[in-house]
Amino acid sequence: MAGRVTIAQVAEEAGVSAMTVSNVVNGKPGASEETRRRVMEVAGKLGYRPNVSARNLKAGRSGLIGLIALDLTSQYGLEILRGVAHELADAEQELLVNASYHDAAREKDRIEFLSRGLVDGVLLIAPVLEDDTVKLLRRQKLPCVVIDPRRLEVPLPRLSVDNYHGMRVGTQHLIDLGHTRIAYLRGEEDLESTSVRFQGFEDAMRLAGLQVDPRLVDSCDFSYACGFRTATRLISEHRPTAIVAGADLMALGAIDAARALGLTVPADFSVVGFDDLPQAAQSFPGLTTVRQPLHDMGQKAARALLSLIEGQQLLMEHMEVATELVVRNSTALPAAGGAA
Amino acid sequence: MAGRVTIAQVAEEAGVSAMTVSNVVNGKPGASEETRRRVMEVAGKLGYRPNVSARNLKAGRSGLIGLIALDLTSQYGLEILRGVAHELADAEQELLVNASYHDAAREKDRIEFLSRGLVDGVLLIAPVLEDDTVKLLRRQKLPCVVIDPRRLEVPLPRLSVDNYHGMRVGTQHLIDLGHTRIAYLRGEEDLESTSVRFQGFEDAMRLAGLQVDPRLVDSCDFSYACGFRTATRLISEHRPTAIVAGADLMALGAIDAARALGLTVPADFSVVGFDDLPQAAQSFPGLTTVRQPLHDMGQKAARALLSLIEGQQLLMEHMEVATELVVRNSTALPAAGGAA
DNA sequence: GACGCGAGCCTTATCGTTACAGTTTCCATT
DNA sequence: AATGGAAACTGTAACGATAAGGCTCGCGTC
Repeated sequence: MAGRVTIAQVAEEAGVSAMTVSNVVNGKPGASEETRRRVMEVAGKLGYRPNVSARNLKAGRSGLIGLIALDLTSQYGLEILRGVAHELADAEQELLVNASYHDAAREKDRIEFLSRGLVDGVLLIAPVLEDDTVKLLRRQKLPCVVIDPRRLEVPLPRLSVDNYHGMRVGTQHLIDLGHTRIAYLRGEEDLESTSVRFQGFEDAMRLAGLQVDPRLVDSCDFSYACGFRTATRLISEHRPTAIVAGADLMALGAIDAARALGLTVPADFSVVGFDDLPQAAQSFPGLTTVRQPLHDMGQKAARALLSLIEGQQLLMEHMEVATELVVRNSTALPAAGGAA
Repeated sequence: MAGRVTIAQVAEEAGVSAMTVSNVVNGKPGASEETRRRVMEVAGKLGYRPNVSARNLKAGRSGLIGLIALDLTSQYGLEILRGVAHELADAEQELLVNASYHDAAREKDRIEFLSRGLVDGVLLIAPVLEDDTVKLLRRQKLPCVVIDPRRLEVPLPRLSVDNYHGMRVGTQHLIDLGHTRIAYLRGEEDLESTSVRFQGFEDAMRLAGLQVDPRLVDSCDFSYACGFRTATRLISEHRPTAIVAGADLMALGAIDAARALGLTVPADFSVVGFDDLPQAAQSFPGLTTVRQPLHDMGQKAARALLSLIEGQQLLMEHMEVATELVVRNSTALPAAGGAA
């Protein structure tokens, strides 16, 4: 603790009671101009800052929000974090960052710790969330909002993107260009979004009268490396003319995989991603992708959490935000004779 | 505040004093096995969690570390953050994340706020740090470590990378390949590291008997976009055969700039970066770059901060970590006839 | 001149936890 | 049986800030 100066010291030095100092510092009525001036002067001279722990103890609030992400590596989580931070800045709430490192026990541990009055609420990004953990959350009555949840038995306030339509539109874009042999890269299997996105892909294909070839579908962990590896296999074994990936990093991996196999993107091979991470715009060629408004989502989730903390009811337990197709240069008409 | 259950309630329910509950919960001696069992049982049943604010108030410590970054967008800061988080996990300290958004006033504000006993220490990543702010820091006696500082009048405990040798080695790599017309992209001008890196570049050139052409040197704000723009100008106006950038993002921009001008990297044009961000390995071609061990730096800085908080003296006020050249595929022998 | 009133300030109690200094219990010694 | 002493447990007083209520003036009013 840095601020050694207490309210009592200021009070003594200024020749008033601690209560008066408190009132002055907090701008409450009940002090003359003269006293006000003197107290402020002394407070300034001594470098007094009210102690946050003491204040929180009294107020029963910490002014802190806990954010728990799966890890601290993903641009995805970082973009959301930015949105959250942006919203919190005006609310005078601070942000406590935590990672579960994909470990359910650690996640529960973190929530347990945070709920000791350390935070006023938690924001979970694509968490593991075992039933046990959810129970703990409810029991502690800790305000909480989940972004992009796993499949939950017990409902929690949650925010997700319109994965279904997003992926339908993304797929349709390839269909409109004339692609028929389209491969699909699923994300992590226990996320709700992974199956919903795939559903969007399937429906788009079906409604266009196209077959989904199960050999052209595979799963990945959202990483560039796995995207590269899996796309390499899919392309060399089954020759699709395009691929849709459930996440940008996998899509970027797929682009480089195609390129490493001697294909030119988009002339010989088209790629569609999902997320619109900053890298998507900065890759070469620019990645055509379904945009998740991550920053916006962070803001929305934070706002919802703040109102929960204020004790308000949420209008909707499940919030959904819209996606948007961003067409760049990784998609084009299929090559005349099929891939390579 | 979520945890409604207090130590007094547990004490009453278990038929002991609050003190005993405290001792049991904290694993201190002075309680029989029998009492221990009973207290733990009651605590579990009621869902008791010790209140952190109260504990901190007593202890005069918050268990929180504040991290202040320039913004929340950079992979650079994120990598350091990861290292910090990694180190802090074992130290039972939580991480409070803040951004100054490149604004000196806001930075000072944040530090002022954090030093109200909210945090036990702060970690500053490439901060603005006006003299005023430094004074505030010292006055509050707030333990603090700075990573990659601006030029400081008053010394603060700081950690930086061996920018000088890193850049000398990176430049030497191009010289060894046979390049002589090498352009240089400086980073943000008020960072200490920007001039030190440039010094490394200059010395490497001079010692190899090469001229540094001032028309081949320009500055940027570390971004991909500015790297792209500036490299486009430098290449088209002055035809260097290679470029060294003071940061990876600028280097990636330079690669794409060269490519957009019809050059093949590395056959026609070589690029060397500085940082070794994750993107460097995932770009195509892989970026040859000078690696800063960011994760490591985060850990080291956190460790130093922790010992400052423990009241220990630092062995060195200025810590420096080594860099390492990572050769990938963005560098090669210069094309026979010079660029394009 | 007595009374009421309100501005200005102070005292007390409290938030939940824990350090410190007891007090009680009970067993081992002599 | 008396004594010593450790182990087990409790009461009190903080940590620093603040809400609620109380006291003390000085002024206006009748």
